[in-house]
Amino acid sequence: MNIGAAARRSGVPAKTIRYYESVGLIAPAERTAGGYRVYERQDVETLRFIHRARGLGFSVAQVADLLALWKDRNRASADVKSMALGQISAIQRKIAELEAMRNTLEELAERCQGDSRPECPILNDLAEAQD
Amino acid sequence: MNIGAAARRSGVPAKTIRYYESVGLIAPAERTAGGYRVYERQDVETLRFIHRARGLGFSVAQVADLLALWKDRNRASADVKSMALGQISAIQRKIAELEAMRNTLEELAERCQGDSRPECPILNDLAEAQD
DNA sequence: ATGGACCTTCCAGCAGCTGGAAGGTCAAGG
DNA sequence: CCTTGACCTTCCAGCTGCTGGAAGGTCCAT
Repeated sequence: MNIGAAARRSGVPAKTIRYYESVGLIAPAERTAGGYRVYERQDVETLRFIHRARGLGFSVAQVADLLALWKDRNRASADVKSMALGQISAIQRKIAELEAMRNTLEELAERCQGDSRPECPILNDLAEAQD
Repeated sequence: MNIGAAARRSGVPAKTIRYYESVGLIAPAERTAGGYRVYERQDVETLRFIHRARGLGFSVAQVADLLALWKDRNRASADVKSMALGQISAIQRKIAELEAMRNTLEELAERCQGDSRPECPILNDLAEAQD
């Protein structure tokens, strides 16, 4: 299977597959006589795994760790679980940060008339607020 | 006032101030005979404004727009409000995305024993889930 | 005069791709 | 047999928003 087919089947764009190879996340693919990369069903599985893990917000480096655990038949599930829990709290922190931003913006927006006049508490507050 | 003092007073690191100048977010500063950048109280205000706006998640390009509105005495507050509302929905979308990730991870983590045995639904699901 | 704190420019790198140029390969159709 | 077009290759550049570091200049106090 060519890289394009692997891309379609895994959901990972061809360019991204090459990128993952270049940074060592996946092993270099075999090549045909003409230099085309060749992928097996197994490789598509791996790419799908990567795709899912990235979609859950794991960094490429973390995905590398997850892949290693995945391929280690003797791993302890505790290792995997602790990565998941760590990721949950990282996400939670980001959510809290975004919620704080949103709340501030909502307060500002509420106090702004939003008409054709220039008076605008949003800009005033941005200018004057003490951090 | 030197760049270091402006940095301390505005909360924006000196390197970042130079960066903002280089990308045109702020006007090039005046220079002393020796080539040092000089800042006035007014510039610190602007930097503080930028700092706040960045902290609310606006991109540098959006901050440029906000600065233009801020400096335009005839702006319509509606323009500012619509930027704020747009930013609120962008943030809301990101929050929703992160919450979806977190929920998925929580489900996965709950089903994983997290002991020394290798059985782990997290990895199984990452491998097999249909997108 | 010297030391140290400050400043200057420039280049490189972080994450994680993504776009594009220039060119090679391959299978099908005429 | 040759051409066409889809596909592939590598390499370089750019996106966002800084940040680190090197090499060197300035300023002020002692």
